[in-house]
Amino acid sequence: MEKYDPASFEPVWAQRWVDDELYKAGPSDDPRPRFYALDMFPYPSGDLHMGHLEAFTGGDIIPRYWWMRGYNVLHPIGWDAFGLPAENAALKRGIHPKEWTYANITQQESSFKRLGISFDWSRRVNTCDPEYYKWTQWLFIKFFERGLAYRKAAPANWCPNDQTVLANEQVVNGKCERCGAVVEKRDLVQWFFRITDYADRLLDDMSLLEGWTDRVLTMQRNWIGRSEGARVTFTIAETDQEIEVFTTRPDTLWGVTFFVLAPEHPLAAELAARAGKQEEFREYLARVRRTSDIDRTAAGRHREGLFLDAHVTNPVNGERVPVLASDHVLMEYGTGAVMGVPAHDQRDFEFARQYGLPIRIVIAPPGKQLDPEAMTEAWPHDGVMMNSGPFDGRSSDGIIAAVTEWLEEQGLGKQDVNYRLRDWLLSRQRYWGAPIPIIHCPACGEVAVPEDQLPVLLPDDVDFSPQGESPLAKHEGFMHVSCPRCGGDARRDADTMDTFVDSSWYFLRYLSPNDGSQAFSMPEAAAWMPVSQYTGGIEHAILHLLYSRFFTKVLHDMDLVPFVEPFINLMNQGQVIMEGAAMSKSKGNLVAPAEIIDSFGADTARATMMFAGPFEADVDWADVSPQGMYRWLSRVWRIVLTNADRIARASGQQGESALRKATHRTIDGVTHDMERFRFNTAIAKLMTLANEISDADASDADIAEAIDALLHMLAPTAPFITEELWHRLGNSGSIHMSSWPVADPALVRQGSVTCVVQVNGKVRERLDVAPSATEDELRETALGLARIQDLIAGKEIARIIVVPPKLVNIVVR
RNA sequence: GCCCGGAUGGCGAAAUUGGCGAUACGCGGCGGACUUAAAAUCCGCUGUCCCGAAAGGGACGUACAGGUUCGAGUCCUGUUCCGGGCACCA
Repeated sequence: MEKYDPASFEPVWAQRWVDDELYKAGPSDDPRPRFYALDMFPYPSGDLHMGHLEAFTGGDIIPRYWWMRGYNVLHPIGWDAFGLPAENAALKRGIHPKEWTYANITQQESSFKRLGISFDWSRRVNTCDPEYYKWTQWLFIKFFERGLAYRKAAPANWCPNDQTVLANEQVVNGKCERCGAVVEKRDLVQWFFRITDYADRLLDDMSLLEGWTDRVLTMQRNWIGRSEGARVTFTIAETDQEIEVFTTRPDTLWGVTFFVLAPEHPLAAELAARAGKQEEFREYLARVRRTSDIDRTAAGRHREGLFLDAHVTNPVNGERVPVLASDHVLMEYGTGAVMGVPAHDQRDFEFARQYGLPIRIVIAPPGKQLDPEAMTEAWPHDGVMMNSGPFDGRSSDGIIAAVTEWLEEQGLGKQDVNYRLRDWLLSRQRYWGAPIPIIHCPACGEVAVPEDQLPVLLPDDVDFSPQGESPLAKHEGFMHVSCPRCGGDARRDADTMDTFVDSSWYFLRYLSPNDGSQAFSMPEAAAWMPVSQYTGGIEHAILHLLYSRFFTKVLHDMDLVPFVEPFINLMNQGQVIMEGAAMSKSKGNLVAPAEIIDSFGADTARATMMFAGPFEADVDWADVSPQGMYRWLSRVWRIVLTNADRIARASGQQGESALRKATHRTIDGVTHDMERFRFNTAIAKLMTLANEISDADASDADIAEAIDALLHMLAPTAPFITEELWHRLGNSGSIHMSSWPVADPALVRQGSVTCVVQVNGKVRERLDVAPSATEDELRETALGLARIQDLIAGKEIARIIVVPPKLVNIVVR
């Protein structure tokens, strides 16, 4: 018999599928039900790596399964092709980022084809193509027109290594998530998207995300960081200026003994000046600003405060308390001002001790007396309120709402909500991105580039070596433009967009990728969206997924899409680990998918990854065995070909042989596994079926049925060997467009008709019973068994539990 | 500190809603068959302890300690450890 030699047929099928456009989605008005399978599109940083193999194989099995279930499947691919690595790589090699990017895209494309991923190649998009980023720019303008894109001066996260600003989401522990450099603060005028306007909806609509894991939902919830409380108005005693604070503990308002402003708060400088402390304040502020965010937010660090020689009046009791500036108060959160309640907030407690500020107890712990002098930590819990005017003597448990209501009645404050989420900083001082389509006119201000002048093309001839400002700024031909509104001399915006803007809507572009007249077709979007199943890495749990959700909501508000969430079902593959670290080129622990393909073929590479463990779990490369999988696929090859003659002469369908029961039980189980993405157990069940086929003493027809089912169920995971064998068995067409097998429920049930008989919970006997056996029958049969009679002899039967048809448990004393 | 996950053989991992002997399937290991030999392939064994020459039987066993239940890997309480998110966010 011919040996299993994947190299001899895999490339042939790969090419054939592409030539035949086998996986081209049908039109959206096709009568079949639709299934939109989406993979997070790759960044073309080089060839595909192990992580891609894992992610895209899982992401391929799903659409292949639904094709076989008779669906009209859309499974597109594209490239997230703008971004910094292209510039860095280009600088290193002295070639243009465009050249590097497209070369990598070509490489990845051919690797995808070699792996047999079932993409609809006719829909591919590259975010760096002008045909694509024209519409990214168009969307920016729509956001701008709605007031959702705006420019402001703000202390921005600056990566000194990459020479650009970063969004909050791209700063991890004070470091650049890309290169690891410690991020600095720089005051810059930057473009922002007003994502904070959508904070509540991003939170509330999480209830629609049925197919997301708790893990990702929690991460998003934490990131948005909603907290409820009250906004209360204090007054600067010396100047009568009003100043608001946000607090989650309005019940402790009577315990305020000091007041803190962020050093960057304009009022801080003002009060310092008033007190004649300009010089001291300037030095203080300079020192604070030099401190990196990591240091400034490190828990337990020394806080640096400065008395401003002013006081505020506490609205609830008229008391005057001192005002300080301190670097632990953040300008960007709440109002940039905080009331100090040292008795009931640990941070305030530590600060008060540090600066000798008084402590006043307003909530007494039950059955305990607090002594402000002797306290070693704050009491943040409930107790009995005291020194609290109208609330004296009441339990603080659940009192916050009542206090807030009282504040509102008195006109002193109101209920308020704050978020940790900040607006999305989207401008980047780098070259390889979509230019921001805004023209700065001395007379008209910020003017959007008119739609008919889009795209604003990214020029090729730019010196993009990082110099701390946008490379485009030095390109006079690009920068110089006349104002679309007044015709006067104006300048283009020199920044490019964060690449997460590009990826926040690509799933819509796939639906009408070649439409030159609009970003996406509304009817196509209405038909295909939301995405049926989204597959990708958990590293995007916040960034990409939050941004895409935000974009979708904005598009919904613009009446461009009828849905509010883009991805209802999300599947996150695990990472591929080697020697304790994620495989990566920089760590030098790389095993390239190509190595496995060369040695064992694409099917082995795919199936190995899927069998290694649950799709969501990390895979340690040390634990996987391509050899083992290759051995099994070879076994399938032999089983099928040695039975080819029997299959050819098989006719008729008969009875209830053991093999038929096994076949149908497997169909039932694997179908179930497919729907739950349990690819590892699906393969295990197919292995079991293969074992049963080779052990079976069955009729030709039963063998034929079992092998047919095996090949079909293996097809999504190992598309090449199944296609090859299917054709060798004399079939025409593609197995991948044939039908998924259907289990006969009667045969499935036949599989498990063993009834166990327990005595005191321990299995003592087993019975073969009819699936329809009744409780009474089972009890009688069980009690009649000799062994059971021995075991219960002389004992009192306390109870008999019968679960037909599976179990009888006799409880004796 | 707060919030989410998780812990099962030598290893990766299985076990619808509590209900078949826990550890399927594979890897690794051991033994055997075939072969001049090797590779490949095929067959058998492979949680711990105890009784038995064997067939077979018994006890224990899903991180730890309890609990609920006729019955717990699965539910509840507490603890330990591991992974992840947030963290001076007022």
